[in-house]
Amino acid sequence: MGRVEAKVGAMHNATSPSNKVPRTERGRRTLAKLLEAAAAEFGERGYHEASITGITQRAGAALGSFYTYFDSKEQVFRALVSHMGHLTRKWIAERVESAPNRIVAERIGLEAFIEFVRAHKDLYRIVMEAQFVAEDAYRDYYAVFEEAYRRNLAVAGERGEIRPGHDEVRAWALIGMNVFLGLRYGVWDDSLSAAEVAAAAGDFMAFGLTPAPKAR
Amino acid sequence: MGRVEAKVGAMHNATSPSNKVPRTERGRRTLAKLLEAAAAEFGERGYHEASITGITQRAGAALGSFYTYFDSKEQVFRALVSHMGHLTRKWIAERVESAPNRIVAERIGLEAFIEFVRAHKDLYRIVMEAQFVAEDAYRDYYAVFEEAYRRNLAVAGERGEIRPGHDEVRAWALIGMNVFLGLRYGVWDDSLSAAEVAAAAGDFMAFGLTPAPKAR
Amino acid sequence: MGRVEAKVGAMHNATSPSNKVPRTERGRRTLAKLLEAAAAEFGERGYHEASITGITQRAGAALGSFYTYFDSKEQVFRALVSHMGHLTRKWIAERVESAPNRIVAERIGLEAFIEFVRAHKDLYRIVMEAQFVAEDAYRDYYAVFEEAYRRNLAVAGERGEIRPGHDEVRAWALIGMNVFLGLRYGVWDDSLSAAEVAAAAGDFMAFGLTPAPKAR
Amino acid sequence: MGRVEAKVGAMHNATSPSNKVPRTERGRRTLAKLLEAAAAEFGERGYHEASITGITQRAGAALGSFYTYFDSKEQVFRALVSHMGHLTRKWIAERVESAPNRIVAERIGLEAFIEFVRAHKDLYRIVMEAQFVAEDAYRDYYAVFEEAYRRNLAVAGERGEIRPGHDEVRAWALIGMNVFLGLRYGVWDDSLSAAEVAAAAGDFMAFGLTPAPKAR
DNA sequence: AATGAATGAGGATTCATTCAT
DNA sequence: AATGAATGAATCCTCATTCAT
Repeated sequence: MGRVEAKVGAMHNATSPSNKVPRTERGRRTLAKLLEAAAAEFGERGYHEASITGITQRAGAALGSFYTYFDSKEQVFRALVSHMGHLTRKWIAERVESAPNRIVAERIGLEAFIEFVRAHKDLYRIVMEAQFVAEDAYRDYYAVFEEAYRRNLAVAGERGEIRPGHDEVRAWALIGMNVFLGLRYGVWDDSLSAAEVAAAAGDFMAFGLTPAPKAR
Repeated sequence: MGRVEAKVGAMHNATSPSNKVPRTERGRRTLAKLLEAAAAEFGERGYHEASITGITQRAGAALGSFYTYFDSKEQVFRALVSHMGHLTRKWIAERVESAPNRIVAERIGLEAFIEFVRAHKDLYRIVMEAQFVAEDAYRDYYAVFEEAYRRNLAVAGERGEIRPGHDEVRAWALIGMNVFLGLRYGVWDDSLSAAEVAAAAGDFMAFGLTPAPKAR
Repeated sequence: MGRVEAKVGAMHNATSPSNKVPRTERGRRTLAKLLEAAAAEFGERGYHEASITGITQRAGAALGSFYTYFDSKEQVFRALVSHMGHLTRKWIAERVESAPNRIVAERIGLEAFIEFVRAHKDLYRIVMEAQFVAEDAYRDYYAVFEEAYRRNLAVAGERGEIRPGHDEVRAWALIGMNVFLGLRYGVWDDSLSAAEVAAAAGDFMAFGLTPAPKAR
Repeated sequence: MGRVEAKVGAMHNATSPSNKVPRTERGRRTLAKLLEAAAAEFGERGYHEASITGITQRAGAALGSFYTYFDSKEQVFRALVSHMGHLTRKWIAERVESAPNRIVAERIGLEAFIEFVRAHKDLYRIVMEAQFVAEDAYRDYYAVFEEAYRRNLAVAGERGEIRPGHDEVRAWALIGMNVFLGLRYGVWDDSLSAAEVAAAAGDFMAFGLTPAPKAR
């Protein structure tokens, strides 16, 4: 958790999705607290149950201070979604970069993703709920992933690392697998370790359902 | 559309998700109209934007009549989610039953699923939103699918139709693929035909990413 | 006061400026109470100080009941402005109809207007404030008066009862006189009787400022 | 426009309606900008729509600076109303002073007033709205006019320039005419020239509605 | 069964004003 | 003097649910 919090706190640096940029040190601290609090409130209670009061109380700020930095409830939510995209990709990229090839990378990526989701169950909820709160933000979120997957598959294809195929469809197939395995084994249930899930799914991603040719 | 509507209208027979069972013919008609209207309202506007007033107006009934048949807004929503599960499985089952083996069945099932989603975009939204409105109903929805997938995989495994593996994980991987391909190519965009998507994904499901061994 | 209240209560019959028409007797009573209360609240506190809570409390109704009959705060206000136009004209018309000619009619009309304003100080405020709350309603209000004045002047001119002149300008001159004498001697101060004011202003309206030719 | 702006800028000299008197040149400039901005903001948006933020942004000053010079939103507004009284009277007085007699003076005064209103539509709004924001300021505003009118009428009466009559009532009648003709032909619509309106209304002010005795 | 009026908790947002820097 | 962050009271409006008819 600590890691993400630190990142959320630093959010205004890179992405600056918040409305108003604070000019003083005090302002910077308030904004950070507010962002942190919003993430927690939305994550725990969901968009519609979440309240601005809840956010400012968590942040230890006055109600009005929220509107010093954000235009509306929806705007923070969108900012958070966008931020989660960066966090997720960063987390995964750091863990995948050493993979020798795409097939291994997919297994490691899935493992990393499940770990990420597990570490930030609440925050991850924000992304998923975006489909019903800020659909365009949700599409954007996955559009970036699609892009990355397609590029990775294309490169791997050129290298002969993977079987030729329809990269866009495969990209979405992989995304869907990741998301649902993340939901099932990351959010809902910890019974299997991320590595176990990734190993099992990795076999499927690598070889599909077709039985191995019988050894002679 | 007509097909689903007919099904929704007949919903109280099989599943009886409504609170009160109407005793008169007039009551039966009102309930049917209400169910139909609720599906449309939730599907088009989403749970939170939907209103009981909107439902009763669509149904041409009085506001109070809603509560003659349902306990609450959430209850109809849950009923609808459950109903969608039946519809979806029925639709797919009818199309898959003739498949010669599991691998083909998966491809056909995906194609059928995308077609289903495309034919009922609005209604399908209800299922997805359930994750944030009635999480247990959402879990139940997928638990049934998981069960079916596991059974199918187990049977196919015993028959040697498919490669051995972790059926639960594979079930969720397949579900995730279906859901996201359905979202991407069913709800968001029609650029590819269901058959095209199913063919592309079918190859992936069958053989995974590993390149075919070089022909000698 | 009683008179106007009765009229406000009966408002929905003639003008029906309220949003929703009640279908039951109870509804009719609630609407009437609400209208009455809104008139009092706006009249006493002014548009911006007035609150929906204040209105419903005066009416002995629940907050939400306001929105059963009106779309918004502004809408009731507009309805009230429009209603005041009808009331004012009716009041004056009843008193002026017996006047033998236009010049006398103007004097009697002014007297009646001052009496009207005096009897309904609070309500009259609503009309004046409309200039800043619902300017179009305010313009409409006076457009009707202008129309009436012009017609009256035109008819009187044809009959040779009055001096020829620019009827539109004279209409607005007369309106302005009425309004400010009504404000000064009706709303602000009762030191002069309506008849006294009307007599003094009547002489001015009849003869202007030019001294009478010296009797020889 | 330039003229009034200059006057507003110089406002603190004569009337000193602001709370704090600036001691430095920089302060004087800030105050002037703030006054200018407040006039524009109130004039364009009306008292309730106007915001302190709007004023300071127009002035290019910080929010807090407003309170360096004014006690409250209402206070600036009152200052502006009072200032408008001076401006209006000055404008008219300059144009009327050469009139040969009261009857001509009234016509010229009306023409000047309409021109004034036309030149400063926005600012004039401030005066009118004062009735609902600072009623006493509004009364004071017209009390000064009443005083001037009564004095003028009294003097003219002694000189035999005008018909004897009730000067207070006639004063308010004249004020009302001016205000409404100013609103109708100055603020709302420019279709007639100020001179045309003044000519038409001048005839009415001079001779009233009574037809001229038939020439023998 | 059906109707539709009544209820009131709930929540986002605005903005004048204060105050620390 | 100037700045701008912080404050929180105030209020409009929505809507699921209840209930009398």
